[in-house]
Amino acid sequence: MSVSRNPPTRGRPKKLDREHVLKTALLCYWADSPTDVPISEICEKTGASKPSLYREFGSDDGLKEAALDAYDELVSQRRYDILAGDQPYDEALEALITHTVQDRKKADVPNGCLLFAMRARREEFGPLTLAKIDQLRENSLEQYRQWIDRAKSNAQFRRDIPTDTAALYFDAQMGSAMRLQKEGVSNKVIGEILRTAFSAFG
Amino acid sequence: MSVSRNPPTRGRPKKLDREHVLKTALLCYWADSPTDVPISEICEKTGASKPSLYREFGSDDGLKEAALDAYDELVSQRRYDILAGDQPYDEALEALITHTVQDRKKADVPNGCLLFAMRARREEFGPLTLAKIDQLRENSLEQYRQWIDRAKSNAQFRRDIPTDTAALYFDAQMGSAMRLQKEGVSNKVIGEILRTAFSAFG
DNA sequence: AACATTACGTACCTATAGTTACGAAATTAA
DNA sequence: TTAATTTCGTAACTATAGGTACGTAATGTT
Repeated sequence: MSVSRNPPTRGRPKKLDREHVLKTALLCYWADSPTDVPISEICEKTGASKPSLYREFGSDDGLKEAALDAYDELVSQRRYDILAGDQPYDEALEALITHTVQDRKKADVPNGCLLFAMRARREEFGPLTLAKIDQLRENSLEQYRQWIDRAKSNAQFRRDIPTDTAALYFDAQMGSAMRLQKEGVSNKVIGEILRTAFSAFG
Repeated sequence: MSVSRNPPTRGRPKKLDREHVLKTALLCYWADSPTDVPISEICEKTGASKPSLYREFGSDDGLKEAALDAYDELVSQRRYDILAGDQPYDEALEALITHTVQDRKKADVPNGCLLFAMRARREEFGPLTLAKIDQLRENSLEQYRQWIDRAKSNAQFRRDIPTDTAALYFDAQMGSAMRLQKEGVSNKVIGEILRTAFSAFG
């Protein structure tokens, strides 16, 4: 169960599996609520001791930061592929919606979005997590902006709408969709809502 | 400072000013975050003792429930007037947007919306507050539904969109607007976003 | 074999926040 | 004046959760 490491160093070999802890933490935060999962719960679920987690992540804040980062790596690649790809705007939009309202049970991941859930609770996090939240949020806005600008230059998107505003709009709609999903609204209805929202650009 | 009450009863006169406590609590929850304001803070700001608050509201949960109820009474009347009034759909929509993005500093109230903030933190409340959140949310959806249905019957709203979905859409857009406002986005941009979102129905 | 090094985990510490026990105070009724 | 009633508020209690001191275990190096 010890973690792979080369070259093997001296001292007692490390038992804590960082990736396993991160994945467990991220799933707890995601499925439940990021501010309602005590470190002790992560410890129980992974079999790690509290001091081990503190050695690895420094603090609760550090663990949340690392977990959010791991979440992003796990989840945002698909969105990036869609937004950075070279398919036409309409197709990308449809792919985005389809991806957003995909059945989470089939993919075996929780409903909602950890990043949006954390943004809604900004005040409750430490500086590291806060910085990570802001960074990922900015990444996401920037991806929308570049996508929109490319669509504009291909005459596939209305030029009378400022890119910044449109990016905020996309972000806000996706946030609403994730919240509705978490509240239990069906993906079918969420899809209709998203299509309605983006029809405003058509 | 004692509270008005007739007829005067026996026993030590009540000192605790329920309305003052509720207004203070509601403003703290609203301006800050509803889950980050300890009872002790409400006590300090109002000069009441903790046992007094517990006698009056039973528990933290009870206080939050009462504060949310007071918030709704304070805030939702205007929206109700707009939605239940008899002006045409377009005018009502415009009034709704204007009201939503009004300058909060002028009205001397915090940014954002307490009900949406609480909905985003559902898991963190007790049963009383939870029930109140759900009730007010349902009230709000019902107001949208009736408004939309009237607009439909007056041929001012597309009949091909289910009323339930449209109501969810209104609610979601207003939620986004309140969150953006809380995040510091200008009311001007928020107004543009709302107008864009609702242009989908035009 | 003895030492240096690194990681482990039990058992604590501390702060916070919700909650309450209980005796004192302020009023009306008898 | 005394009793009955109602509320007051100090000073606790309790549970939770973040965080750590410290002795032990497991490895490589000499």
